[in-house]
Amino acid sequence: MDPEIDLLHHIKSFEAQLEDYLPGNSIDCVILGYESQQLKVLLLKWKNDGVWTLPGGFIKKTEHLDDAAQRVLQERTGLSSVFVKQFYTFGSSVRNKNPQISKPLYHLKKMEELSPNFLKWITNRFITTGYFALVDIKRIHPRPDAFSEVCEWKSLNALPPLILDHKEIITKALDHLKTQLNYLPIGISLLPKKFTMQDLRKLYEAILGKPLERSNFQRKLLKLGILIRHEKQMTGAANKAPYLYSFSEEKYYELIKNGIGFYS
Amino acid sequence: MDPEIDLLHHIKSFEAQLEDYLPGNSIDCVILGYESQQLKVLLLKWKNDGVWTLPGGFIKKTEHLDDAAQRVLQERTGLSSVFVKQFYTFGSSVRNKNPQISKPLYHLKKMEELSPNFLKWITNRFITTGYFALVDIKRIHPRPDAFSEVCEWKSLNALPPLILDHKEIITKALDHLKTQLNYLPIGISLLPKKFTMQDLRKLYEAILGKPLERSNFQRKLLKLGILIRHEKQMTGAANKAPYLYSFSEEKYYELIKNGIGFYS
DNA sequence: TTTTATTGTGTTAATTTGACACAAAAATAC
DNA sequence: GTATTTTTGTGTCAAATTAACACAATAAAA
Repeated sequence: MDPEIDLLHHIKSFEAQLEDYLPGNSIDCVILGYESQQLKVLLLKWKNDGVWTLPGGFIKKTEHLDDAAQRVLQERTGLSSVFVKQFYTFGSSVRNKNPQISKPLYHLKKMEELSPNFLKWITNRFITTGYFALVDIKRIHPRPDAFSEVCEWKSLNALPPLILDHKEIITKALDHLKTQLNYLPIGISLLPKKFTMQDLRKLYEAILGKPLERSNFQRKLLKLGILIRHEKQMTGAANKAPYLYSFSEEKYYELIKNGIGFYS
Repeated sequence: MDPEIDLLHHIKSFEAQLEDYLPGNSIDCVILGYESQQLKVLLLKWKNDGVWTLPGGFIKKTEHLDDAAQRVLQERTGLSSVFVKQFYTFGSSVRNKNPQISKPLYHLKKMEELSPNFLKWITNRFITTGYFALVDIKRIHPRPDAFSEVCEWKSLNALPPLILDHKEIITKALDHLKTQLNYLPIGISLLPKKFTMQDLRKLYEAILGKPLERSNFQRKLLKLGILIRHEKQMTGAANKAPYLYSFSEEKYYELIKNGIGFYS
């Protein structure tokens, strides 16, 4: 099908349901994953525009804010039981006036005569609540939504231009991640079930943005008593094979409840 | 003036301005102070009802969410330059359905025939964003708003019954206070300009909910290099007089930027 | 003058941290 | 098969931090 027609179809369909949604609130999800020793965020690219956005959505009148976030997450990643947490609400009265919106809206303006209600609705002031999710990148099959043509992981070190204040939203999510480090299920959410000590250390190094001494890190983590040691992993590399570890889930969650006395 | 008439007058006046406000968002302020070795929160008591609420308000269509919070704070306390921070957004779709609202609304229902728009507006679903403020209780002269007859400090250990989910909002604010302890200007905001080491320690004990060893606490704080020692305070008690201290503001803010490696 | 309560600082053992050492292991090169 | 390379798991040890208790100094009351 002609993608232009398809997009219009989706807009018309959404327009018909506008009554079901709160008119001034939205949610945006900062979905974080970890791959190739880098933190990554899941982004969407708008059709016809090349501008990137965070996966987001609107809130049904009978829906809890948290459920709207879960719904968006489920739609974009197919995952339903992952770690999601609200981190901040962005309440500037001129969020929608940011010059960066002009580009995608130029495109939407073509729809004006065909879908004036939608245009009016979407250009209103929105107060958006940010949620962040931590996911195992390997378990995800990202799917674009009706308004976007691409949905993929982008390294946090090389973000493309983002719509509106979405750059700020990501920055705030990362601040939150850092200050809440000791209270979040970082490792258990971002890594696959089994991993090496090096994987875990590199993850913390990526979040903290600084190197951690290998042998001391290992000792410290083992002492926390949340790791289960498994068979060795024969990597094929010319060196001693590392053990594989997994987390003891109960002990992990017990520990972060009161905060891991960890690095900062 | 008859308080009943007065209340009605205020409602009518607000009703005339409904167009200026966002219809689905509000803010609530958890204003915390410290007195008699106890953490306290500033609450309002609704006229004619005896039900307590957090100071809160609505958001003008051209107003930043943060500014709405500052406005409410200013109106209730007269203070304009205090520490305020957003901490969470409460997005349940049934917040307004909580049975505890019935009581004050029973009262408002008497206004139904006189102010149907106001009643309809206020009983809608609201997504409310919580802000917390840390203030020096001595500098405050609490003032009730038009809908309330009392505005006073209540000890967190003995809260009266609260409307809607306001108890939950306070609990969440305190959680936030605890986990963000190392990044917040606790002492400088909650204590008067000059204070004794015991004052400071008791404050931290109140927040952490556990005793801290006196001499070690003293040493640790002096070592941080953020305290300025002043003359001794002759308390009149039969014991050695303690020094008074104040904070070096620049050093204090510099320190919390990266987090005080403190207690938890 | 003695007593009482609290303060400021001292002491010391236990624990944690940071930096580096080194043998063991897995694969490759010869 | 043997030597080489690289990374792992654990060892060591000095420095820093923490936790617990000691004690003299001091302000006011008895």
